[in-house]
Amino acid sequence: MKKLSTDSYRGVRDFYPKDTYLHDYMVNTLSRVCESFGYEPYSASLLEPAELYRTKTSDEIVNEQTYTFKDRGGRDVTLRPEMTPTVARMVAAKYRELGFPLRWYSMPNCFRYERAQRGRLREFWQLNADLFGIAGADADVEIITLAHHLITAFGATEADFQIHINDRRVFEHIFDEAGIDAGTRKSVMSLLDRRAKMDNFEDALRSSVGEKSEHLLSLLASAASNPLLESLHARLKNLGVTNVVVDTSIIRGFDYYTGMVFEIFDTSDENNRSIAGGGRYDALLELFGVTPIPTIGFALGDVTLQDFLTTHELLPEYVSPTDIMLCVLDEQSASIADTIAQNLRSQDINVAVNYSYKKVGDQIKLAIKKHIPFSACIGQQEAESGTLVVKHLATGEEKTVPMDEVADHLCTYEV
RNA sequence: GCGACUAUGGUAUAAAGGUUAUUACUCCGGUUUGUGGUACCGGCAAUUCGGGUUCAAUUCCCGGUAGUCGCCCCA
Repeated sequence: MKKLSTDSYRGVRDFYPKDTYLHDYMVNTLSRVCESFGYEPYSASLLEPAELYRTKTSDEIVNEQTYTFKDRGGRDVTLRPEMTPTVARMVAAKYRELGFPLRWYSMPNCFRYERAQRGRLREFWQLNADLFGIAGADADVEIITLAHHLITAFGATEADFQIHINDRRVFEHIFDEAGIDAGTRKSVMSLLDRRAKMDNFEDALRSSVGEKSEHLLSLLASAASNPLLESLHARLKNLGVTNVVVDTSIIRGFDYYTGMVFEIFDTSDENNRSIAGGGRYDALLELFGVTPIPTIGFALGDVTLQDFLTTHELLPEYVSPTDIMLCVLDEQSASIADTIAQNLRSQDINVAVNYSYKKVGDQIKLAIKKHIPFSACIGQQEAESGTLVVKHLATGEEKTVPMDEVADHLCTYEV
């Protein structure tokens, strides 16, 4: 018989208990901070009609970088590659009854069909937080402050990451002044987006806009002192968000951004990459035929976040959800152990009963290996005495306690 | 889609064109019939797949596959 491979599908991960623990830790921390800013959780299906992405996303992304297939009814279905179109669809569908401003967050898994590499897999989870209905700079300040708090909530300091801000309206003003016509603006934006990676940027710019390129370059050089960005910078500073830099190379790939854009980078040398990004997209909901709703949001991926936290040694040690392992010593004691376990569970103690009947030492080793904090043996002695010897495995402390006081005893330890 | 590098037990590794492929961890059993990670003994378990060169390939060559990293792209 042919053996099945134990490998997971390319580019996706198996979450063993320790992986799940870290994932839950990240999700729970992010959720807590979002809710502290008044954001409500929402969710949606992984499946979306493919046309949702055809309208707003480039052809390459839909055709080559999504999982798209036909269902049995011949409909084109896509595994969501991002959450923004979904949340825009949901808000547009009920915008009259939702009540603005609206603050929503979610931690969906998304799929992209592309080559895996560091920080990038085919399935990832990403926090999406969006604020709908506030057009002004107040929302820009809030969303960046939220992003900042999300990262410091893990124990990171401002030296560990840096927030790069920019504003697309700055470029619109510059294009007006330099006399760049609407048709070439998109290609100039695309050049600006790749500027840091290009070694012939000025030549490419010249071939795109002609003799206007000198004027354009000098205007771009002074873009960092724009009042829009200076004001935002100052307001963030007042809120204690001081690791912000104006960076006019931050463009972000999508056409739909209409104002402030930002990206957060890990400052360490080993992991010098983007961990979150977002910006203002005021026109997106118009696609659904509803009145324009000013919106600002950002996303933060679990893969890059975990790389960041690993790099800065900010991930916690694994803790088992099980509080105590009952080590059954012989088959005659199993039913007694079951009764004790039921009694403890009714008092909110998580109990695993070890029915292996191995030597006590082996059973205790197993409890330690599984990071279970307490153990107790169940055998003839316990059946006769009505007491348990509860052992705290981290310290080796043992205490003999009556069976109905075991739960209270466990509570005397800080877990 | 393009490129570079890598591929040895479950994990991590060593070595070599030629008898039984190293070591550690894990796992199973024992020294030890009711309490710990140490110690000692024993056991299970591997050269990614296909082709080529060669008397002989796991080792050299080519290809496939997979992984890692980078490019492209980035929601």
